[in-house]
Parts: sequence; structure tokens; C-alpha cells
Amino acid sequence: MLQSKLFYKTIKNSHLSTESFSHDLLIRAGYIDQLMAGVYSFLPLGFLVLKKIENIIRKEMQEAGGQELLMPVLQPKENWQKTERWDALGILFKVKGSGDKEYALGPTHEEVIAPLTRKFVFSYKDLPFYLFQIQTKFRDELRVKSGILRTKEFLMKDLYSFHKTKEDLDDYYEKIAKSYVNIFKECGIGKHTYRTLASGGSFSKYSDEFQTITNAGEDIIYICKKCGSVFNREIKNEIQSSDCNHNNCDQKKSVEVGNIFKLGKKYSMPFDLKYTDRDGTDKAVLMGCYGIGLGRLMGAIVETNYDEKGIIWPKSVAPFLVHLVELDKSKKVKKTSEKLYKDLSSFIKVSNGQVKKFEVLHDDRQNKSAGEKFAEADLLGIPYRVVVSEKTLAKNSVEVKERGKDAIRLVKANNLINYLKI
RNA sequence: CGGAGAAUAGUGUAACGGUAGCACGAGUCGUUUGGGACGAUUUAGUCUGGGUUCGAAUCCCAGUUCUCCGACCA
Repeated sequence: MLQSKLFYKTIKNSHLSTESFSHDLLIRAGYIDQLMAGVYSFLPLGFLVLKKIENIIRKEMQEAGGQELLMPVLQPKENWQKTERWDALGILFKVKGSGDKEYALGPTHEEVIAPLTRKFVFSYKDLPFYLFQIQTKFRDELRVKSGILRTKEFLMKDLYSFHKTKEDLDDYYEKIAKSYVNIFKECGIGKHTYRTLASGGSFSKYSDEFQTITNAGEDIIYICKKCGSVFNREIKNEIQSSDCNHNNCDQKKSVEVGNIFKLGKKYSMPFDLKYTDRDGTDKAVLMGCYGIGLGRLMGAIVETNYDEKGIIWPKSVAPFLVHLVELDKSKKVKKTSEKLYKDLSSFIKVSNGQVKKFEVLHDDRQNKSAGEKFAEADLLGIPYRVVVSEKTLAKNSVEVKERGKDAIRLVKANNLINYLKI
């Protein structure tokens, strides 16, 4: 991508009244735009990051046996009445169609997937199976806050699992917990993210949340120094056991980036989702559900990866891997950087025999000062900054700097690809 | 949903009830060119609707929106 063509604008100074760093940085660097309270557009840069996150999640879900599908946002009132959530769920968006017919905008999809799967599940032979989607959810939060950490409309991955037995549900639940650990690790927030025991809401006694430590978060979690357990403040009073009285815990602010639940029969029953077992009797299907908010995850990544100059994207989710910056208006600089841009953007062989290409943002702008280009590069937070200038070309080299690190290294121009491959 | 604050140019801000100004951005010209450089010049604004007043960005009322605190958060 040529930076001269990229649809974005950066803002030099922080002007925002919000306390959330991720919100401030993502807006200033041109990744997102606020339409209204709790509703955001993802601009081209932000959309690239979102897609990276989406693919990391998709890959893990597929590896856990999940099959992707897409369910509607618009949902019939009747299904929500069946589960008694039409009136009970305060955050439910209700819309009216023609003839005053009422609908819900889906905040979650149990009310769709349970009646859907009912049409396909008859026998114990049909179980288990796992379905997921990555889709927009609507929740009329009474109060939105912290930029994209808490919004009314957001992209969510929701996986639903269907089982014959409690043991099978338990096993799969743990499997997905492991997938979640992988996802958050891959997204670069692994060391800040904890599996946290939390309230099960109306489903079960407990659920597991994945909480990322950040001051921008609105949850409080306790990390016990004595027994190592991690739990949400909401269950602090009920969790003290004979094993550990939890009187020596670290208390941290955090944001919930994922949550997994054992739903059991909660949604199978209202929709009559059952199967005929081997012995000929009908039994309720047991369900689990597993969610990750993508925008919030993106916010959490920024909250844990920035410095005073801007964002520091982990390589796995960065909009581009390489920020190729040309300085000095000269034919030689222009020509060299154009060649590098072309070479990096072409498919090349990497060590394990696969082919790949580097995603490059080429700062080809002629009318910007070096200082401005550097400052903007730091704000955007692309992992590798490669500078091509008269100075570097005098040594037949380009300059490579990793965002977030001080070291600057001169690399021969014709060796850049090999260098970056490492 | 309760409480508090705010709304002026694209952005951030200033103006006692009496000429709407500054900075950044954007445009043009020139000088610069390794950390958001400099000069000249141009551009563009009082949230909406009422009211008080000779006169309202400023005071009052209503609405809308945003931010913050709290409650809520499958």
C-alpha cells in the first residue's frame, strides 16, 4: 500500500477527554472513527487489524472442530419470549417493522442457533458438533465507555457446542479454554491475560472469563499469590474455601476479552432441542457457548502495547509488517525504495518452503519532512520501519528499526528480505 | 436509569451582556529536508428551538448530543 494513497489522517496531539489510551491512539493514528457514543467505524488501517484478529480466531476455532456459519442479526420476538429474555434482558435492542411487528437485534444467538440445530439433530449419532460465526452484535448498553472497549455494536466471534453428556461438554469446554489461551497469546496479550473464574450469570454457578490487565478495564480481578487462582471480584465472597482464604491476592483492573459458559439445558429446553439416545429415550442436548469481542480485543491489544509515541502492534495483528519510509527527494532513493516495495510485496520462498509476501506500507510521500514521517510511523506502530535515504544508500544499505526497540541496524538493500525473514 | 460537566472553524481552545480571536489542520507561494521545520497569504465557526434585553457565544427555559461517576452488563 502506498501511503500517499492510504485513506487516513493522523492527529499530532492528544485532544480527547476520555481516559482510554487505546481510544486516543486509535483515533489519532486513523484506525477508527466514532459515529456516536459506543458506535465506531473501522477505517482501512483498523479494518486490516480487525481482519488479522479475525483470522487468528477463525484458525483456532477451526482447529477445535468449529464449522463457520452466519446467522441473522434480525430475529423474531417469539424466540426471545420463549426464553423469557424479551423483557428480562435490559440491553436488548427492539425494532419495529411494518405493521408494528417487533424484532430483536441479536445481542447473542442462542435464540437462533437452538431452533436452527433442532432441525438437524435427531439421534445421538448427530452429536457432538460445533458451530461458530463472526458477526455483528447489538447491545444497548446503558453506559458505553473507554472507546472500543465497550460499545453498542460490535463484532463478536460466538461459538456454540452441542453435546450428549456433561463429560463431553466439560472436555470441550477445556479444549476451547486452551484455544482461547492460544488466541490471546497469538494476539500479543498472552502475558497480560488471565483465565478468571467468574459468575455464571443465569446459566450456571460459574463461568470462565479471560481478563486482560489494564487500567482502562472496568472489571476487578484477584490473582491469589498463595494458591494461584484468579477470580473476578463479583464472586469474591463466595469463593473462600478451606484450601485458601485468599487473604494475599493481587488486585488488578482488567477488561474481559473472552468468556466461556456451560449452558447445559438452558436453551435446549425452551426450543425442544433433544436427541434420541442409543436406548431409545429422548434426551436434551447440552450446550456450551464461547464468545470473543473482536473490537474489544483490538482495544485491549493497544492498551497493553503502546508507548508515549504511539501504538506498538504485535507482528501477528499489525496492519502491515513493514513500514518502508523513503527520505530525501532523489532519483536513487525513489528507485531503490520502489524496487524494495515491489520485491517485498511479491511472493517469496521462506525457510520452511512455503511462499509468502510481506505486507508493506510504503511512505512514498515527497512533501513530508523526515521528522513528520518518523513521528507518524511511531504513531501508526508498524513492527519494522525500513528507511531508505541518501545516507543509507551511500553505504548500499537501508536502515531497519523495530518499533518499540531502540536498536537501529544497517542492512544491505539486497539482503533486506533475508533479514526480515528471520 | 440516577448524578455531574460540556457543546464556538475540520480538530483543540479564547472572548465582562457590546467588533467572534488564537493554535493546529487544509489551500497557494517560497525557503527547508534524519524526529511533526520556517515565512507570507487564503480558508472556515457560536448545537437546535424558544425567552429576557436596545443588544446574547455569554443570562433563563426546553430539546439534542458528547464526556465522566454510579447502577446495569448473556
